[in-house]
Amino acid sequence: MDRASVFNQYLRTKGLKNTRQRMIILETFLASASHYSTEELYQVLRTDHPRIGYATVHRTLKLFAECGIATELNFGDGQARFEPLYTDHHHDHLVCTRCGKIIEFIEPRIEQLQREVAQRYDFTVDSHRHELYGRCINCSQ
Amino acid sequence: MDRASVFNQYLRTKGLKNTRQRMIILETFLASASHYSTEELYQVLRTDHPRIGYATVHRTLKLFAECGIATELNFGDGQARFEPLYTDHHHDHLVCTRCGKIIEFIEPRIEQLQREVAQRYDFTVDSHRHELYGRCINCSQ
DNA sequence: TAGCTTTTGAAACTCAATTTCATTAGCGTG
DNA sequence: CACGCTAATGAAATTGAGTTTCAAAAGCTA
Ligand SMILES: [Mn+2]
Ligand SMILES: [Mn+2]
Ligand SMILES: [Zn+2]
Ligand SMILES: [Zn+2]
Repeated sequence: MDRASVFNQYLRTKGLKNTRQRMIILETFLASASHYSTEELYQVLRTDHPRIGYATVHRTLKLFAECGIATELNFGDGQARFEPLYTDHHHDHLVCTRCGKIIEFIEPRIEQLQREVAQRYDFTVDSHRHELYGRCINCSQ
Repeated sequence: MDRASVFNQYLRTKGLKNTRQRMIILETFLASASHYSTEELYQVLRTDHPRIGYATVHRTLKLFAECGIATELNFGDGQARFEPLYTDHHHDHLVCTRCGKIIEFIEPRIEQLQREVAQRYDFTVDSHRHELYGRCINCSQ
């Protein structure tokens, strides 16, 4: 089931409505570069849909995270960011603090060690955050 | 050299002043439970030192981070938190999303794999964030 | 102590996030 | 296809952590 279907399913089961704005935001979000903040997605939408309000974009992104088709990220720049979620392709991030570039990485051995650490403290993990901050190859001269 | 000395040294070399407020905040910060937010530390201080302002607490915590005797943490609850930094004892965190308990962990194998990942992308790491969110043993029933 | 510089604390301001509320739009029913 | 209920929308207002401002106070050096 693709992400659009998951979202529509979620709306139906929650008694929420399938609106024109939500469909446009969903489409644009899935088509856009990832790791967009609410403000950035709002600006992209404004070009073709200037009547869609900021509050609606914000509320809809929250809905995406709620129904599991997006993840909310926070790279410490004071703005939440969102990316489409691929449940079968979990990844973490390298964040360049100079140019803002975001590199995604997958390292199953780290994921495995995380599980070991959690067990060590009888801790039940729901989610995790793992980010490396520094300079990308272009920004380290 | 202990943390108080590092801080005093830092003040001197930067031409900053050794004030009564800064000394009280330092002492209280080092003696307190770790992972306090600015607001929490401010409240603790208010008991014995009601004249010290919030802005001063905030500015002083920033100074601690600047001179390397504290780290600023962010666990996604919208409030920055600070902890005394032990340069020779880096650790990461398990955060219970129910009771707020924070468990510290050290896993050198994860630190090593992080370095490998960074190399893979020619990325120069300055810092990292690694937190596992979920339920502590008391909160998983 | 004088003279200069930094600090302090209350209040104002910033800015992303969130809420409010009057109006508009879905959607199930007849 | 109306009708009527409920949820959604969007502009504006509010929140709250963080930051800045500024006049008065305090630290430092000579
Ligand atoms: Mn990503
Ligand atoms: Mn810690
Ligand atoms: Zn870069
Ligand atoms: Zn707990």
